[in-house]
Amino acid sequence: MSSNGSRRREITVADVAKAAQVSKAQAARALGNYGAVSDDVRSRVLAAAEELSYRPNELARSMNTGKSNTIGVIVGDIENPHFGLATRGITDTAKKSGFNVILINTDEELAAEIEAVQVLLDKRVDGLIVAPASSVETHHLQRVQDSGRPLVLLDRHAGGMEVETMAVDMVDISRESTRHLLQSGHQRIAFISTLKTETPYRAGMVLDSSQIADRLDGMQQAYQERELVFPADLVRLNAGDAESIRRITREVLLMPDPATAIVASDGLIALSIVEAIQELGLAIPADVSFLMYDDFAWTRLTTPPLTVVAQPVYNMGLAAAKALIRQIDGLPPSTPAPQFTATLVRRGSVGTRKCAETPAGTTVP
Amino acid sequence: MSSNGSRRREITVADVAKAAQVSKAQAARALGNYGAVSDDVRSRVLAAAEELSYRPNELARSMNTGKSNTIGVIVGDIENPHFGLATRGITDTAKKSGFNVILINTDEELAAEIEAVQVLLDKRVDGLIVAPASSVETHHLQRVQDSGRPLVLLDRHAGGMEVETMAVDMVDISRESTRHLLQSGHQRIAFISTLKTETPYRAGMVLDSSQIADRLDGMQQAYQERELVFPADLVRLNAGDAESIRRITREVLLMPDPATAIVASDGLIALSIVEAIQELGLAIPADVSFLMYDDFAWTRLTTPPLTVVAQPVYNMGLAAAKALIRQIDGLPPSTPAPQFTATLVRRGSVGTRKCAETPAGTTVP
DNA sequence: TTGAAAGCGCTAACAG
DNA sequence: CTGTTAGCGCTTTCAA
Repeated sequence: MSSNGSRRREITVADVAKAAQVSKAQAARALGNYGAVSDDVRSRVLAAAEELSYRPNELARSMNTGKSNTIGVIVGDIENPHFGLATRGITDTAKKSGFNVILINTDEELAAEIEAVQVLLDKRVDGLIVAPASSVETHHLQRVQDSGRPLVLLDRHAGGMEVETMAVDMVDISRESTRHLLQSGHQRIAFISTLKTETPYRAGMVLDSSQIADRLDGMQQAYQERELVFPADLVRLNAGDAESIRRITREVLLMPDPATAIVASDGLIALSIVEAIQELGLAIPADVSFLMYDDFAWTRLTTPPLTVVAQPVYNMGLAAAKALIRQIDGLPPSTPAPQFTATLVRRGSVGTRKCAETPAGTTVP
Repeated sequence: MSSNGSRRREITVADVAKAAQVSKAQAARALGNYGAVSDDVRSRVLAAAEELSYRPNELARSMNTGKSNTIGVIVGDIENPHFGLATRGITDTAKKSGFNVILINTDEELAAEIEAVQVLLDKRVDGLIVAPASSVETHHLQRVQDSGRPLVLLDRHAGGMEVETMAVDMVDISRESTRHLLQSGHQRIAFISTLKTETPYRAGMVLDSSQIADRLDGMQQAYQERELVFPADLVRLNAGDAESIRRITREVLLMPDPATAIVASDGLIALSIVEAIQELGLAIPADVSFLMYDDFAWTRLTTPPLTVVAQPVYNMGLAAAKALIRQIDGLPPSTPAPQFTATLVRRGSVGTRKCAETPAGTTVP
């Protein structure tokens, strides 16, 4: 509509200043909403800006202020609703405080995470929320802290770092759910996870993921309480794609002393496990019991509905963003530190095993 | 480790230049990998940079070059795996080409989308991928095009705009799946969607979403083919939260001439619908048939597995990013334009209705 | 190849 | 309140 027909060059404060017949500084003040500006000048500047459809260059703004109003989020896999929900919690909170979110996916690849941190730092984000792929290799996270840039961890702890972390206590909930399984007569409990490791699992091995390590700890504690030996041979890591997950499921179910219950480490992996169980013609929970982490809505729709460990993922995302923004604003961490507890939701997929003390070597009916 | 103990100020090219004993310009050239630099200078600069652990300020870089290596993505709801997957396709492609992604959630709110576009433009992203909340109100998208910034639409068309759009032909697939339902003896087919409208649905009404409009068109065509009257009373929009979805489901199932089949507009809404059906004590497909859009993995795990319309969401995300990057690079759109077709995956949730010509007024068994 | 100097668009410091 | 003058950290002329 306006008479301006020229192409290319963007409108700057200088243009607006000229049109409003004030100095660049005054125009900038009116536009940027800072400093002292008379009503007269302000209205003339705003009118000129409107007329020219001026838009501030946030990059230039950020350069001077040192604030980009952007927070970086690094997760393992957006496709996983677990992170999808957490991300929603983060973006909701961020938006409310005027922050934008730059999202980077790492595929749980440490190298990708290290690069992501670097990129985000280079882009001068105001803070970082990371769901660390490794709880052991934390140099890059340490560097974030050293640089003075705010950092909050999500979902997983990082060994030896003093950093706000929004995560549930996995040891507790894992102990509780293992107890549940044990009480139901299961001793051969398989744990399947996509966690990548150099070598197959053996008892006492150091794991990259605090999540998984804690869950295994919890399981072992539950076994110890009953003075039972923890079946380390049923801990299966490196369950990569759908096919490998199915293969592993078949393995633990068809071995000489097979698993009578399976715990799925996350909701994505759970899908393939359940499918594999169905393919074997086994019934849940009559033939195999099943328990999974994350309470996705669909777990209520299967027959039987699945017993799950519900985690307050959205709230963790929310809290992570809140904590980060507090840090950015130079505020101390809110006290008491927010606590997140997972809960065991008992639905129909864990069945009672009559012959609890079944001797080794029997097969699934 | 290094001797540098001072705080605060970040290392800049100037610092590196001084340390390497070259001019700022030469240091910048070596660091930025442009212009002409002798091997000697380059190595000295790189060494100095390493020593000082210099990191470029991408903000400053972007200011000069006018390129931020960032693309903006605007979607309705990340929490919905539909967009989760699409986003994955986008980020995967973006990363491969050295782009980062700024993600904004709109909650399918037009106002939020308009603001998001503005914010992203102000941040000087190199391009935008938008899943437009409205196919009618497209001023803000038009403005993106006017500004000369590359734009690609995802999932939904925008009325009257000439812009690359990665979406499936909803009319076709909807016609096909409605035929399937009709052939199975269903005439009372309900369509439930979260699409917000001012007034309840009436035939011929203009809808904000091309997706939904196209689906209804397809349904109507299928009815016309058989010279049947399309049951507009069973089109239910504005299905907001879980409770309202359940209420609507009960309504169409308990009304005098009830629906014998339900089509769920997306995977999120489907969960509540199926739950509501189960709560009513009705069986799928014996009492009600069910069909949903999006082929999520869990739809294979329900009893019976659900009949769905599968959409190549990941690939659409991939293609959207690819197309956008081509535009950014000043290349013409790739020809032929990528086509995406949805497919009807017939599983067990659509059953045959014996008495196809049931007179109105009968109730569900 | 090199270096000095002039910006990018904006905010900040400092006189009036 | 207002305008002038410096920068922010980098890229880009333009001569040398």
